Amino acid sequence: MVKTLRVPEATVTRLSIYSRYLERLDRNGVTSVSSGEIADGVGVSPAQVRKDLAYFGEFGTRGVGYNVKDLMRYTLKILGLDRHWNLVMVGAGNLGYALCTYKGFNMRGFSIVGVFDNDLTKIGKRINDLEVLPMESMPDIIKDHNVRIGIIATPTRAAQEVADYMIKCGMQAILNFAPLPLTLPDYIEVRNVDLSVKLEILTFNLGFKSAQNV
Amino acid sequence: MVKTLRVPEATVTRLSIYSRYLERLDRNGVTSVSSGEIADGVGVSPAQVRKDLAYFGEFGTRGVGYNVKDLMRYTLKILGLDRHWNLVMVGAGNLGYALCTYKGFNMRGFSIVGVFDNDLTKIGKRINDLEVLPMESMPDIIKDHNVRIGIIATPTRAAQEVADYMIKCGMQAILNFAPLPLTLPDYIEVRNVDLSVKLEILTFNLGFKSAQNV
DNA sequence: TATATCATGTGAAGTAAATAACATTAACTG
DNA sequence: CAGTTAATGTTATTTACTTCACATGATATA
Repeated sequence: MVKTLRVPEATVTRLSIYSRYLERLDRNGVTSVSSGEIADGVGVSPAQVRKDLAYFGEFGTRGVGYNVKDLMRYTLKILGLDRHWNLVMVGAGNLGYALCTYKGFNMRGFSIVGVFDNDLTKIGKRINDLEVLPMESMPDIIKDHNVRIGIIATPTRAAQEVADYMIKCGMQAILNFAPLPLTLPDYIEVRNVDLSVKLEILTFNLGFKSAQNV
Repeated sequence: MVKTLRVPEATVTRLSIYSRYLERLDRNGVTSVSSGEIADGVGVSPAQVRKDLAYFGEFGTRGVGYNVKDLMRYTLKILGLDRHWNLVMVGAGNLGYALCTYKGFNMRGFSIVGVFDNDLTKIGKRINDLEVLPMESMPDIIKDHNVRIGIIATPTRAAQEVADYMIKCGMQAILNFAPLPLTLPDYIEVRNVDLSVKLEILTFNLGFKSAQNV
């Protein structure tokens, strides 16, 4: 039976964390796990774990717990990770380079199949087995590799224009690393990864603690 | 009057966004702004903007709005960004390199003053004007530069050990880029930046839309 | 100086999320 | 095979967050 309740984004976020934790348990040969153990492992409450899973069905056995491999597969499937996802990226600077070589994406079934830049000094360079291409090549790559998600790793000033172009090329979702809120049509899925926001939460919190500083 | 109410983390996150938006307005020569304009600029509701600010005081003028430069300074001060913050980082791989050269940190008053690695092939290399140092050098750098915050940009398997070492060296807060929940004492402030979680929120959401795929 | 307009600040109302509590079912024990 | 323990799934409760609505104070206008 499919639950049609709206799922909180926080739940999806935690699901991603759970599934990675389950992969680790599985690699370590653990076959069974309880909501309490998952909770301890990722730093939430056991009730939260069960509640999150309850949005999608019943995956455990009362009195026993969860089968690690099964729950891992279920969570991956829920997240849409039971398949392979091809991505394109714009921005071949240091951040773009780091993201292209980031193992964490591959481990979750993501492949960056095209890297684009408008900087002539960057076009033609190689990142792993990819050549940095001019922006005009994007439509072909997208078509050839069935790409639906684009990553923006450009300087802030270019981000909006790049996003607009991506949408023109048919992208349905954008992961934006530029610290700028993008203005896009509602039907486009966008999430921002702002590298310094979390840092500023830390400085905010440290502000209430003993300064002991210069 | 100081409000002692607990401030939601979501509010702090938005404050960080507001303050960057205000900096942009200020650079563009805008001197006055309303909660509605801020709201439109960053994609939240006007009431939300006012509520967020209300946790910290009254910064506007009724009937008029906010002075851009003043509000910018207030928000920066609230976030603890009215001062300079020195950081250390462990992990001189591609991600570490990208973070070291990331302009967004400098623009907000952050400086990475030490980069460490235990990989002998990386130690001695230069990133900008910094030399990659062995882990043993961390305590001296921290003391010399009054560092309170550490960044972890290592492979997942090293992250916990690095975090423990940072705390031994006196760090009070950690920004962790490794996709692994760290187990640390309560008095340490930790935030994780997981590069693929947001990507998986996108795939989750795309899962409910027309597949049109292979 | 009265009047109209504007936009903040805030208490109240509404919504959403997290936690607690417990009934249910499975496994183990003697 | 009854009794005990364990851990899920789910309802109820509490807490937290957001939105609404409006009184308040400021500016502009005639």
